[in-house]
Amino acid sequence: MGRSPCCEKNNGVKKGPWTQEEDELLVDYITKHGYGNWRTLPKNAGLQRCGKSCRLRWTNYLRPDIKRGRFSSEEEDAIIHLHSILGNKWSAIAARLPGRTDNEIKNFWNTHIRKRLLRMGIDPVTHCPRLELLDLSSILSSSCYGNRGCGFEGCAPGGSLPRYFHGAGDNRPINTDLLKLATTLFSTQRHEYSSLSHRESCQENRPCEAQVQVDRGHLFTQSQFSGGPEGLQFGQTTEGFSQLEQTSDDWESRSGLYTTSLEEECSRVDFPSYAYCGPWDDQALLQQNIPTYDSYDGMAEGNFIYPCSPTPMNSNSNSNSNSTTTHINGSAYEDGREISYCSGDMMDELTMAPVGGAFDLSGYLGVANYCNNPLI
DNA sequence: AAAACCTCCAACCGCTACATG
DNA sequence: TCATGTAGCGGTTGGAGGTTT
Repeated sequence: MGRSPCCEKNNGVKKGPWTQEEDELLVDYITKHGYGNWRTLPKNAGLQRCGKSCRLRWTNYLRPDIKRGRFSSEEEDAIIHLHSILGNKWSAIAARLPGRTDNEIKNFWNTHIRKRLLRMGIDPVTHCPRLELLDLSSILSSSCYGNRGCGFEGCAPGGSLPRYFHGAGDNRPINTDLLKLATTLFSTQRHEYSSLSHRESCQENRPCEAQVQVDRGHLFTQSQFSGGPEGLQFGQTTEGFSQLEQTSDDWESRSGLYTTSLEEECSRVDFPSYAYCGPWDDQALLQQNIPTYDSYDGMAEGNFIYPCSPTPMNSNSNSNSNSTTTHINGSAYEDGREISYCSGDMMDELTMAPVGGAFDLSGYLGVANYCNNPLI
């Protein structure tokens, strides 16, 4: 960017831990004059520090509204919940936890929560059970045919695998070809994922808010998901989607539909957390008996496209308001006011895919992760 | 008792977005 | 439109203090 450093190096600028005297100088100055210009503040306050250092000291430590001390269990739960929605957006998380700084939350996450989740076998990035702890071969070798139960613990006869493992009809036999394909692709994806996590890839010009929660666990075709000939643009009020996007309350109620059956599956099968929409091959999809939007009977019941989080970034977490959310040309409006669920230009306008495609499933499958819905 | 190791967190670094001239 | 300055953000580091061997 060609900018000069915030303060001249080796020019008498002190670094390292702050002394009590320095703290007092900073607090006194800001109390009297406020903090308008951090660059000139240290000189005016009589501090041998750079403005950046002063700002950090104030915002992370000296600010009077900072809540010190241990995090309560409620705060911890909130952090986990918010992290599942926002990822490493520490400032956004901090904005919803009064009195806590982004730095403090970040530290707490890295030193406590992250480790605890790992111990529990939960991937702290995806908030899903870790794939390496799961035995996918058991899926393949299980007696998941017809309606005999899939062999998973907790999946009694009459229970079901995610529907995309089956052919047409609820009592349809499992689509073994698809299962093999998925296995192969998951294996490939797993390898890629181990070297570059989704959120890491997000931080490399791939906005993590591009995550799309689509009909958790269902396959979808391009036309279902994006702007194919019969496709949907995000937010387009089309039958099957519009009813799910009327209000934020809808999201929660719809989410509730999944809390029992899919959670069971979630604990055993770890799918990519975010939908991929790359080049599609409809012929290949048809050969795999993947139901299309038009033919799939479950679509209107619980399938949806939704960006990132059901909770608007700029609102508080109380989503029980009576406000009405509508979608026009891809933008969300609440009570006539544009809201943003995520920051950044996360969607490819044409494909409605996360920009950059975090998970390349070879262009065949779009598997959304029903595990990752933080509302469950 | 002391060395080695671990944990924690304040502070720093480097980057991006935005503002301004 | 471009160059530069500023604020803010997320990742990383260094060292103090605690724990284990």
